[in-house]
Amino acid sequence: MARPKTARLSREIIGRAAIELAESGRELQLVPLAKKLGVSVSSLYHHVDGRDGVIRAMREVLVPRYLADVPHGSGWEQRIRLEVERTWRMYADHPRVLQYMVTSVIDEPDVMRFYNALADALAEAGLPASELLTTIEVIDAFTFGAALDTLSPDTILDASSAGDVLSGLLADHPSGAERNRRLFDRGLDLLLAGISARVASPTR
Amino acid sequence: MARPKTARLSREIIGRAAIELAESGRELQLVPLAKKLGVSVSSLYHHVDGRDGVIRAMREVLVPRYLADVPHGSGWEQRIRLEVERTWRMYADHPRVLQYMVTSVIDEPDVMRFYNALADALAEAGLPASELLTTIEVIDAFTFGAALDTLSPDTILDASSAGDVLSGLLADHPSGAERNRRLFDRGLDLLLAGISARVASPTR
DNA sequence: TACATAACCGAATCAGTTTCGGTTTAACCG
DNA sequence: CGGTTAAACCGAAACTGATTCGGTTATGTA
Repeated sequence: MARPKTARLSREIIGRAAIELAESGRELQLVPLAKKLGVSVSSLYHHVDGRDGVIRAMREVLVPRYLADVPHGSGWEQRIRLEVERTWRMYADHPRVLQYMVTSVIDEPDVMRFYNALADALAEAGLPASELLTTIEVIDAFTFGAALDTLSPDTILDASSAGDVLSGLLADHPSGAERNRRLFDRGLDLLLAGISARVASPTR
Repeated sequence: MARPKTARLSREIIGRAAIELAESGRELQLVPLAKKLGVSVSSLYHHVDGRDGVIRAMREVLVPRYLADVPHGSGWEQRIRLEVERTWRMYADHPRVLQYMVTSVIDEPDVMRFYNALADALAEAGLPASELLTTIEVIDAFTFGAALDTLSPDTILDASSAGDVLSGLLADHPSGAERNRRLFDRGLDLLLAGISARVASPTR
């Protein structure tokens, strides 16, 4: 078949399908993707620039889904929490997609939106300008690391090699999404506490 | 040629060579690796289980190089700093290797060593047992995120899309390793400050 | 009504990895 | 010491996926 009455493909359609496929856990491959879309592999190339293009398309679908409206009002801390929560959630909801993004594509506008929002909040908090950017990068790095944690299997923590202190704790430690959620919350708490402390008494 | 007098290959030799190759920036591929070692590709399979095996071998070389002796004495905070610095440095010195490790292999014993060391230090700090593990995971996630930051190009931060607050700051922000180092230091400072605050007044 | 071109296809090509069926020789064992 | 095993290597073939190429058809536009 050639040129159907109504086009079957588009960047967005490909992106959506690829996300679903990625979510199912397997490697992102063009053959299954094309099959899922009822289309030949080579057709994908008309809408998207190869495999990397598919990854980019996935991101283009995800970003507006999660980072649409910017919240306003409320205090700086709350704003940071909201902002960070969103990016984290985007990644944590779609860990497989994240996995591909680590090594390949970063979309600058999104990053800048995020950075600007954090910058506003931190400036309002009273953090010295000289420390703003680095602090933002810290928050970003933590968010990313916390999201990546979603990908690691729960089995890493092995009771047999736990030392005195840990051995008792492993048993009733949560696992999966619950564990990841706690880690994210705690980390954000600690960072914000650290920032507050720094704002209160700017040492060094 | 078959069976030379003295064996040319071993897991370790392969691991070392692969690290050097990865450092040079290109994708990890078996053909160049074999060529570098003056050996056929198929010979690699005798010592290492395919491409993934090579990645594992890289890690096996790196870990003892960086995480050899455990420091003792000095306060809990200092110990955490040392411990985290090491893992971070391992990754930051070999970002390409890190890149492959994100998606593939995690060696449990190393992780447990790291976790146990942090657990001891945090317990000594007076952190309640119920919060130990999550806090460790936070530190781990941050370290990983900070290390991954090494891989992202400096060009992400684009002056054209910077808002009011950021625009002035981008110009004299450091780049490359320097930027990454500062991010790591600041993040660790903030986390430790947060932990100290929590220990001092265990809220919630 | 022509015609440019968008949307699609199958087949060929290409790049990498993995497997297979050897050959040679160090090392071990009777 | 002679014979056997198997470790270390090799080239070539098979396999897996991505990419490119040369069409075909139908839609929208001049």
